[in-house]
Amino acid sequence: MAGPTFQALPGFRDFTPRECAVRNYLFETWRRVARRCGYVEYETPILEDTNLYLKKSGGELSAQLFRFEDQGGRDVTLRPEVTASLARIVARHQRDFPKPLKWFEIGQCFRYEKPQKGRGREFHQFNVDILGEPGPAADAELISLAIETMLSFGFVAGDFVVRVSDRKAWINYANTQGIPADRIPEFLSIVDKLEREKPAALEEKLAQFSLTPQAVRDFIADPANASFDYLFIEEDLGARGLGDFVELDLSIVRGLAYYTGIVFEIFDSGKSMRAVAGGGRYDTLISTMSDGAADMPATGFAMGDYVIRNLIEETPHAAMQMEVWLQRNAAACDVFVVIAAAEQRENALFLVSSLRRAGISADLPLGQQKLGKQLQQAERSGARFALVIGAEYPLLTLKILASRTEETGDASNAIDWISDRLRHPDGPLLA
RNA sequence: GUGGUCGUAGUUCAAUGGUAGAGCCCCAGAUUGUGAUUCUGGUUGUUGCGGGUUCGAGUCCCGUCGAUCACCCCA
Repeated sequence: MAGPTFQALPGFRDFTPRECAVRNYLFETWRRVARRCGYVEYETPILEDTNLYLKKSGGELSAQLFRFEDQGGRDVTLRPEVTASLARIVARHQRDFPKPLKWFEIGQCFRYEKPQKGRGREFHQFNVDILGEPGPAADAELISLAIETMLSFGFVAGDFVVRVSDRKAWINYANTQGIPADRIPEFLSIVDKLEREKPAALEEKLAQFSLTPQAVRDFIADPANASFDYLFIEEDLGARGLGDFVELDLSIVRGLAYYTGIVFEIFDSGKSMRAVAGGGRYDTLISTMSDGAADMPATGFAMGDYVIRNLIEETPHAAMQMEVWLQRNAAACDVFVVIAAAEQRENALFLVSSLRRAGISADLPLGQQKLGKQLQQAERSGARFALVIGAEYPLLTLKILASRTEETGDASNAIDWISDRLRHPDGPLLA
């Protein structure tokens, strides 16, 4: 090939069949768990009016937007998140639904950041929200879904932990320390960076509020500072049998200004990676985004595909579970038809067509190949069965590829026969 | 945006400054109706790109692009 060779843009990925199957594993697990817990799926556009994001956050975030002018002169942005779109759609349509809303979306988002481990410029996110319910029962319900999701990926106690905090506890603390209300966001932002800031700078910043790093750390370390909502959640999740997965961690504040209450993050137990998921309560965002047209309390979280995948691959039992799923779900077909005698090709075509129409995934070789090659092709396709059609037609041989055994049957009832065999696992063999 | 490390075949990697190689993968055959193993043969490179030093650069120097890791940030 002459000229430059093309590759995916920095931070973007090609999904080969294997990569795509892994992605589908994540998506299907997310979707299954959400539905199981009573959430419904919605979807919003991938491209939005840039103002939607500037209004919500503003500031430096605009530097990380995939932003451009479309051919109609509109200032548009590839979505960096879905919460803003959710706020819009909810503000507009919320009267059509009984409360609370339990909604989820699986979608691709874009952020112009430097790619590194656990982060690309494009990623998929599982977004789950409960809207219209102000009490901590909603937060507990949401956190339980986050935990159930982890369990569905095969993680067990000891693999991960949900660290829960409450901004209300911090706001109370700020009040008792005499911090003026309009400076609380600034204060929370300092708390958020407590362990990342240089000691000298940290001390200086806290001094503005007549506080010391030690005083703040003491507050974090004291379980007595847990809020009422946190205690409620702890009890609620305990009753669900999920108490072991949650712990109080007041050091979690999260960077975003719009969180108003409970906030939480999921970490791998070794805390060797960035957060697997994070979220919290944002009771004023819907109102802000809709200029007061709709005012709904809300709580939600998001889980990205990068970190959860890394964690699955580094956790043997979770990785094993994914491999099993991939073997069952990523095969090119279930039945590979092998043509042992070239003159049987027409019968084979009819057979393949019938199988397919009956809902059975079937494939066949396109050229004339030797038997050995065809069987090899069958094996590589990942199919469970190779159906051999040869001179004995209408007698067919069904080879169970994994066990290298076989059985015979008649072409006239091939559909029923094979459907039946597909329904049952390859148990003890008759062969 | 800042910094560290690294760029050689599809891939994993070799090549004291002196003629660019191997394994794997892929394709075909040995095997005329059975998947393995083995054997044989075959395809592929402006050594990321551009300069510089040198008689001579994959190798040394500078730039650039890309990958990766960390910082920043993390909606």
